Amino acid sequence: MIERAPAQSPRADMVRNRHLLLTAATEAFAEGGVDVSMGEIAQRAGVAKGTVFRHFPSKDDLLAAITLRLLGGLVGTAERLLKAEDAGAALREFMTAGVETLAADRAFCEVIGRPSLQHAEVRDEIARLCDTVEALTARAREQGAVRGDITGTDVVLLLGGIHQTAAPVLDQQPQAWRRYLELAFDGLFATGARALPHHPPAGLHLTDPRQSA
Amino acid sequence: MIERAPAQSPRADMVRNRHLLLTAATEAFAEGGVDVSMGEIAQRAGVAKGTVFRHFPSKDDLLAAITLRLLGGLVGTAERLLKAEDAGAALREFMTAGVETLAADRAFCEVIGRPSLQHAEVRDEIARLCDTVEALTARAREQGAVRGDITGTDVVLLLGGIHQTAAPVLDQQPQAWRRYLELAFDGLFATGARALPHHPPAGLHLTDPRQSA
DNA sequence: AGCTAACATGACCACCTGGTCACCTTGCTG
DNA sequence: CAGCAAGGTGACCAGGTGGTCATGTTAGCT
Repeated sequence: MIERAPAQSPRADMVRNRHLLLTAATEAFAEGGVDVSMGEIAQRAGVAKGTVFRHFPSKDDLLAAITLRLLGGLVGTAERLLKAEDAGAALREFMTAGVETLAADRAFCEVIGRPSLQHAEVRDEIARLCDTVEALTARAREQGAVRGDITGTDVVLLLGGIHQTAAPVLDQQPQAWRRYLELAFDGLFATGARALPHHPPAGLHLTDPRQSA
Repeated sequence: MIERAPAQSPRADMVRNRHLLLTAATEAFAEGGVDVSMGEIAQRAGVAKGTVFRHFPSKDDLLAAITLRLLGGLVGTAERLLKAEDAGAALREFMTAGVETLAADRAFCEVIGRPSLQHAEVRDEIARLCDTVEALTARAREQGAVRGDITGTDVVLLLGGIHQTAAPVLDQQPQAWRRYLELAFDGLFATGARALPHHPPAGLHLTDPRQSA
């Protein structure tokens, strides 16, 4: 007699609150970074503090839920672009989407940039992203569109770096990151350049992209 | 009868403590970032908390004092390199020193990257740095060593971006930033590349580097 | 040596944070 | 419509922060 637990009774009230909560938290974290307090998020969502902790046992869990959604979006984009004909253009498009995502969300930058802030699930999803991007990069490499010594992890890391370059002037010029993205492209697509020094990073915390090449 | 206030009596004890404090704080902030507490700094310096606040009325003041020293060092480096013959090599050297400084100090990155954290004096010193680097860049430009559409502010901003690129793997590969610095060089020195999109940032918060070109 | 002003001290304060819990409210089912 | 469990609530807690201040100490002058 296996208990049929699943579709019992997801109270309407509850799913509404969960949605309200995720929306408010996403917005709040995007604007204010990870230091936004749980109290403020509850307020923004129009619920009590206790309700926040009922849905997400800790602040880290809430942050992870939101980060995972964003990471998932990027992985999706990368997978879709894997089917494009022009791998170089596909890589360009992916990087544009990636930096744009970072530029729009302060908390995302902070979580991605600091391994110490990351849930296990987030780390796994980052690894997935690295793998997918490695495939994307490998294709561009084979087509001769990118220099040979660039790995997928390089590309993922560059996303954060490009955004950070423009971050100090984000308020005054929200699109400045496009300038530095283009500059990075000029370095990235310089197929004639001499090899980069120092081995490429062996993956972001978990996997080695060179294995999946 | 003007009171001869100045060289009255800087108690030996006091200058010793101030030195201890600055040393401890520099180290602590470098390792732990701006979130290191004043209490821990006092402990590290071997003085009481009150003493910290006697020397530096607020945490911001302490942070500013340290940041100013680092910024001053970079300005000095830039000024020195202004006299070099090969302006392109000089620019390379400056950027290497700059990224190295950032990689060695977490708090410095955080203060420089977030205008909201900055004391007025820090902002002024950043402006000075931008001006000096603009001169350095202009020379490289004239010598045809750098592409024409790069400004001094671009270069200063890139410092943060290059460091950030490697930051997530800083623990595992402390020298990884050199890889991305080289990549940036390849973009920066691509004199044949088409013009970058979006006007260059109009200076870091205060001055417009295009005026001093 | 003795005096005093400058300095050091650490207990203390208000404030804010993530997180808990006993209690109340409410959507759902029978 | 009644009853109950799942869910919502907000007062509450412990811990940690920047910052203060009455008190004790001491360096340096006479």
